[in-house]
Amino acid sequence: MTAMAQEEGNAPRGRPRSAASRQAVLQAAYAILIEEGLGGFSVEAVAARAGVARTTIYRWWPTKGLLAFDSFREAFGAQLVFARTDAPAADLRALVRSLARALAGPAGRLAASVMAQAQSDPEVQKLFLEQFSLPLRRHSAGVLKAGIAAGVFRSDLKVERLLDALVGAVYLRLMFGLPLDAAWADALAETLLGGCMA
Amino acid sequence: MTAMAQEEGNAPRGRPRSAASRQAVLQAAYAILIEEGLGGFSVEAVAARAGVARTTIYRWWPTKGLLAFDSFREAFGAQLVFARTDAPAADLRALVRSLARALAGPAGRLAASVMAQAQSDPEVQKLFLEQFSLPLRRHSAGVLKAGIAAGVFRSDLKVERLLDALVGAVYLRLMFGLPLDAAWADALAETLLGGCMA
Amino acid sequence: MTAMAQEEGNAPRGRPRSAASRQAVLQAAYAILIEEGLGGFSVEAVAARAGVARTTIYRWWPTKGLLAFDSFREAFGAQLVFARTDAPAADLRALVRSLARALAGPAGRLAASVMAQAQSDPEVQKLFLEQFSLPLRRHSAGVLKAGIAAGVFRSDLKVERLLDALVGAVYLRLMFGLPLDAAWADALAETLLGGCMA
Amino acid sequence: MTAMAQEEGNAPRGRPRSAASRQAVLQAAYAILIEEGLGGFSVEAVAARAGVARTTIYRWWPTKGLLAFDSFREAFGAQLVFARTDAPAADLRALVRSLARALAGPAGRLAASVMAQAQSDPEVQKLFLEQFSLPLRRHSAGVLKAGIAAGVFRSDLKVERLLDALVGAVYLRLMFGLPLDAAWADALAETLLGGCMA
DNA sequence: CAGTAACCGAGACGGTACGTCTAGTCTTGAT
DNA sequence: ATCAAGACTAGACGTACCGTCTCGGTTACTG
Repeated sequence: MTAMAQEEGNAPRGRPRSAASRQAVLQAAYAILIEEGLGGFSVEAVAARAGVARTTIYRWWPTKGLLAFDSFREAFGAQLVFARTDAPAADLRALVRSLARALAGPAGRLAASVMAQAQSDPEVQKLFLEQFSLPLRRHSAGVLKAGIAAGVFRSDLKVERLLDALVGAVYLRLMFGLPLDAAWADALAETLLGGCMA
Repeated sequence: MTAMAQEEGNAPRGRPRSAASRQAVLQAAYAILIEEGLGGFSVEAVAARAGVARTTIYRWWPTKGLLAFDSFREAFGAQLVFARTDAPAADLRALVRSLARALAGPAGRLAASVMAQAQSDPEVQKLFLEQFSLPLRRHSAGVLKAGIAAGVFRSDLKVERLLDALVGAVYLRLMFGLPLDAAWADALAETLLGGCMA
Repeated sequence: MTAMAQEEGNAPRGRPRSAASRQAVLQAAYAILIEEGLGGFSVEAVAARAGVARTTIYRWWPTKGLLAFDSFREAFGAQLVFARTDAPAADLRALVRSLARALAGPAGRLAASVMAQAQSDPEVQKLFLEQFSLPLRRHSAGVLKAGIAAGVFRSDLKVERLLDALVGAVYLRLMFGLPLDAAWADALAETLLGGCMA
Repeated sequence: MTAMAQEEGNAPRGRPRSAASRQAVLQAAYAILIEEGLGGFSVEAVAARAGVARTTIYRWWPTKGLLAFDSFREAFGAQLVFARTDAPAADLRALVRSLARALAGPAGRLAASVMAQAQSDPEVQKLFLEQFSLPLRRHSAGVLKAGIAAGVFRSDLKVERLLDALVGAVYLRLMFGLPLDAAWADALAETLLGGCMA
């Protein structure tokens, strides 16, 4: 490890970054976004809640948006684990349910906040897309393509467009503050599955 | 005439509201949101650009979000006119295209800005939903239900879920800054139509 | 009266000035200055308390200072009536007592307010001096000169300087918020009288 | 040194206060009060003239009145140095002259402004009284008492009342915008001295 | 083991925008 | 002509945050 670091030429000099501070900041950001929403989310408030100097935040997170995104990533982590069985239709249903369930909780508020921030910060937009949305889509696309390969889904299915519809529906409700329950998720899955079958 | 005014109990007293100021404010808000985005959208900036006193804005628009929404409504107006022929599938395709085309232009940036504001202002969220989103959905639902009645779409089609998917897909791309061109709209429509036919 | 007015060429046309409004404004100004002090004294507050339109105040009183002065004059009126007996020393004592007693009450707060306004409005300064201070001094000077003529006060007494001292002492305590009781007034009179006697 | 600091418990943390800013603010306040008077004296104007952020002013001076007073104190400083010889009458004359000369200049306008502010801010009233007026009076009282002890002034002289008259006369002319020249000061001193001699 | 590099806390600084308050002016309809 | 009502321009108020800066102190690795 050390060798690798040295190979990269970044022998870590000086006092190392405080892991405690980092955690405190991310958790404070999380708590504020959940409890007070975007309105109460300021560097000042996060610093105060984390018991950390404001400068420490500015040293590591150049903008509020990136702090929010980091907090979201930390909290959301890899909550989404999609099984891939040999029943593609069921897999798709499980996928929609899983996404809806995850975003129905506090992570949903975080995601919505990050999306809002993204509207005034292209960097956040790009990060959220590349580091969160795309990986999820890649995995989901895999499920769909497997279904096509297995002959369960029709061969001319436009995978990307179906995912636009599927993911978009979830986000739409998220951002309008409408409930994301399992019944809704199942109904959505069923409706979309209709056009997928071979 | 006087009788009517008295019936309504609103004998208009005092200096009447300036229509010129109202227009100037809404246009300035529009211009700033388009040219500079949410970041540059402040009451201060709108007032300066409109050549209007800041207090005049506060008198009529209690929050920035409502100003943005009003500006969006004023600018977007009734751009969406959906024909309803006796070819439901074509109608649906036209509907998706129309929505995509409308939101591909400057109105899209406005809509995204309002959605962002809605994340920190439930009033905006409610207004946008009720005054913009729902009316559109009601009309679209009509198209779909006509198709069901005509026997073109399957009778157990979940209209609301299909609209979630359709509208959600558009918004998703809008908020990620991805292009909303006609090709994409057609592909989406085709994909979703697959599950609709009887 | 009307004949005279016509002789002066100002036949009063249009709606005559409302005496009720004038009184209401002056009393409201008085009440606010007494109850809330200079800080709460705004045209807005006076209008609200008087139940009068703001424009009505601006029509008749060009500045806040003049309104305050008018209110002071109305309320203070001719409270000071100095007897002039054949005992000049006693007259002087009575004069000091009378001035102190008058300014110890609410009129004192008004006077102090007007003095404060005068520091940012020369017109008020001039009015207060000419319409309130000088008449009082003229009368007081009469008392003193009578004393000199009677041979009670020394003939080279500088009347104006003595009045500077006498009136100044009262105002000083007024503006520092120190009490203006009879004992103080008597002590002052006695101290100053010492240098007056022949 | 460190020990002393710890004893005082004031280990100075954070960026130290900028002496340059402090000076710039006080001088700007001074200049504005002299050149434009109370009317032009706003935190905004002071900040602009000082080339300092408005927030920096609010950080250190809670109200306009205290800023004015601080500016007065800084500018007026210890201009008044009263000699105390063995000729009490001459000392008193010098004292009156000195006070009049000092307040005839720009410091007089500052003092009048502070007095005006004091009418709507008891804190300013108290500060001005305790930190400026009383010290001056204590010194003046010393001169008078020395005169009494030396048998030059009459033993029953009411020192405090004489000072009321003396200082009051000066302030009265100051606040009415009347000139405070040496001739006037001498005449006042002579008039008041009459009642002091043994 | 001293030096030094990067961290952390505290807090002042120049700014921007907020939302409110007040000053004056202007424009109505009504008296 | 005056009044009540109320919209308008203008600008200061005091507050909240922003992002930068300058301190004193605190860890680490390094010569």
